[in-house]
Amino acid sequence: MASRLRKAGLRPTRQRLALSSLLFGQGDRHVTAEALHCEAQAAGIELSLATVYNTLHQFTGAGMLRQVTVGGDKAYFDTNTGDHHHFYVDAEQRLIDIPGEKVEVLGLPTPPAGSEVERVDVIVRIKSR
Amino acid sequence: MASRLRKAGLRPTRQRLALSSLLFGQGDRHVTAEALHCEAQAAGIELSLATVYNTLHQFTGAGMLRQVTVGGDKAYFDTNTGDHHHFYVDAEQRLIDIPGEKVEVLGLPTPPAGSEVERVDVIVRIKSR
DNA sequence: CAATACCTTAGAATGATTCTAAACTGAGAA
DNA sequence: TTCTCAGTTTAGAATCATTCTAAGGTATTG
Ligand SMILES: [Mn+2]
Ligand SMILES: [Mn+2]
Ligand SMILES: [Zn+2]
Ligand SMILES: [Zn+2]
Repeated sequence: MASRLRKAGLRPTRQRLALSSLLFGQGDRHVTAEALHCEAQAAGIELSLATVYNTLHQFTGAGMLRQVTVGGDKAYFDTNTGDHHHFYVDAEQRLIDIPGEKVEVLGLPTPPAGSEVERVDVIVRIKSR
Repeated sequence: MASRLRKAGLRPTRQRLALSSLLFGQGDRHVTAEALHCEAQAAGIELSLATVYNTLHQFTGAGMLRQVTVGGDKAYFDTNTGDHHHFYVDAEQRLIDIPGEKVEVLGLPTPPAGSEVERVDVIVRIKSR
């Protein structure tokens, strides 16, 4: 756990270890800064919201998280950094993973000259019927 | 021009007519509220930023615009309401349309029971090489 | 233990967006 | 035309996610 942080050039502090455990201790997750902060508080871990933001960004920079943009007001951080896509449940502001292997995006035009594709995000917005 | 607004249940006020003309007078556009407000000012049209927000949302509700979410801090409004996708140039925070007919997204799983697909958004994030 | 670079954090600041409440105006009625 | 009122605009305050600042705390190494 601590070694993972060290490898990313981050000291294994109490706060980072606690957040790591919350983030990576279970299966894949999609969290907001505020939600993760609440969860930490509930678990008896004292840390500031600023530290949660700092940590989420540092983890993202280190490739341990990836940020997912769906609109709404808050930013989501995804513990699944592999190639995959998302359902977005508008009513609940919740993300559901779609495995990347099964999905194929065909017919995309060549990106403008001098630029290259960094990532292709597919967001399937769903609503209750 | 005014009839289009009336059909949407909106009075053709000076402000709405001016914004309509800026938005729909040229080809397809992707604008932020702030950018559209500046453009209006530059054209000698006096209106508040609040009115620009109100109008963008009303037009969106009427199906004349659609909102595109790419992250970043600002919301983009798209005059192209047809089926299409986007390149997003991170460095310039600029959107480029990708015609929808050519693109096909294959292999998407069935949405969760009781829900249905509202829209599928493909965002191709590009960076300069 | 000392030195130091790295971390955390309270609280202020930022910035996009929304809200409030008061003034204004388009359009139908009289 | 003038009246009336629901619909509209807007200045300014409020909201709220996120970032910043600066001051104190801590992991690491020798
Ligand atoms: Mn467009
Ligand atoms: Mn914001
Ligand atoms: Zn995911
Ligand atoms: Zn578009």
